[in-house]
Amino acid sequence: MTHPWLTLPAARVDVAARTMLGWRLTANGVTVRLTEVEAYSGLGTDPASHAHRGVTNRNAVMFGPAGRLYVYQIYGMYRCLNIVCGEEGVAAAVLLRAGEVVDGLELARERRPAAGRDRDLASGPAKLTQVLALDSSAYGTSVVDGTGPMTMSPPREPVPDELIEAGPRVGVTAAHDVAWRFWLKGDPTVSVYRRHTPRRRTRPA
DNA sequence: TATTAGATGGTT
DNA sequence: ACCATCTAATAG
Repeated sequence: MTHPWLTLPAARVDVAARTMLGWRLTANGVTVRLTEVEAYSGLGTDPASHAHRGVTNRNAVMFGPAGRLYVYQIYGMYRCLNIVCGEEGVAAAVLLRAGEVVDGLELARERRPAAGRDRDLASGPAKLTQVLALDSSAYGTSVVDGTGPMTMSPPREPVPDELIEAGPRVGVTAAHDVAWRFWLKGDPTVSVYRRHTPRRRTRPA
């Protein structure tokens, strides 16, 4: 099996997420080694999932077969990437949170002029998407059959369990106690954890 | 280094 | 009104 996480059931989406660490994402001339991911359950028990309230136009692809891209827009100007996981009909997915640029460095620097250091080229989900030059046109495309703009290839050696750390998911208001964020221990490209801070009213009453 | 506000637009 | 965010500016 070229993509072992592809056949894991939705109930094991956390395992799927861990398994993806160390994999290489390639799109538009840049390759990124995945260092941080988050799992989202499609079983209806995860209030943080975009699919928690059922099928909508935005999340429809999550209910389809595994191995496709769920791209969503956030805060008006950014996009984030997820790999759909689990059996068809269940909306599990893995958010690709951060990585290390391992090929196409010059291109990556051009695409992220705000990054002061190379380690920050893809140290966050929207930065990762920007470095790979993907947008909503990648919505629903496959990462496993070679027909889409992004492909994934496994690490030469599997990442040992002792190099993986787990903690609460970033930015989500609901179920912040669930430790479904996984990252490579000590890797400098992992995004800095920030607890979700409720936005203050724009104007006091 | 740590904290904060503003940008900006689809979704519910 | 709410966001699975990022950056620049500020304070210490």
